[in-house]
Amino acid sequence: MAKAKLEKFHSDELLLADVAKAMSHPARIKILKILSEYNACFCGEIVDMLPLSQATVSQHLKELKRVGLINGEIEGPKICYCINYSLLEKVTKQLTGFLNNVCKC
Amino acid sequence: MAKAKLEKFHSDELLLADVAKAMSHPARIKILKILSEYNACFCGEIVDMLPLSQATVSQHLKELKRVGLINGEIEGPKICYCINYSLLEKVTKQLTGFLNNVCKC
DNA sequence: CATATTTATCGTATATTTACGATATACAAT
DNA sequence: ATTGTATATCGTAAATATACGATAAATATG
Repeated sequence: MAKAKLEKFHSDELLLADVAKAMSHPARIKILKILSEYNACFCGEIVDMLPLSQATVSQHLKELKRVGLINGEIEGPKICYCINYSLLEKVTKQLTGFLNNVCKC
Repeated sequence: MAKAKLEKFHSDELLLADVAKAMSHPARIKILKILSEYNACFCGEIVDMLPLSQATVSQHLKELKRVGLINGEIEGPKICYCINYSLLEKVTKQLTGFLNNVCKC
């Protein structure tokens, strides 16, 4: 969206939307699922588990990294990825907040 | 994404990604926030609370309706929107599932 | 019926996303 | 140094998303 209009929204709305955007592709959901299951994976392992090219998977990893949903640690020539649970928890709590409002009524 | 590749992902991955896509814009997050706070709102009220044109807000409402995050009920010439909490809860639970895997380790 | 109000849709310009082959970069091993 | 392995980036084509003015459709009111 246009930069000018971004100022019209609160930072927590922008953050939640941005994290949602990073999660808005089935390949990226699957990456999170894989990392959640195996705790940590090398990039190559993730590539092997997805029906997409190495270049495309690398792009998806970059998008997840961009918002901070995952972190990559260099181990020799490989890179080991894992979930940043504190951000995922923060986002989950915000969504739960939307739900909690129900009970107040 | 290409239709052919969609078959390569599980239905719950596709659903979660699709709901995330619907939440991937600050205007749509704000709409959910508004509906969560006021419980229900007429379309016109939502338009007044957003820094976007009526046509654009209508498009955003359509996207939220598409995935089933909100429902609209016709009341005379107006339409009253509210959150579909069962879907929001389902999605929140899936995210919490990603978090729960942490504790098992 | 005519008019006003409310919301959706159309048309369209611009920007962003997605995908992949090709290539670059970085490290390890021989 | 050369070679192999692992990952990121570049270039680019095709598809989607976003925004808004104009217009349509549906209902209410005088």
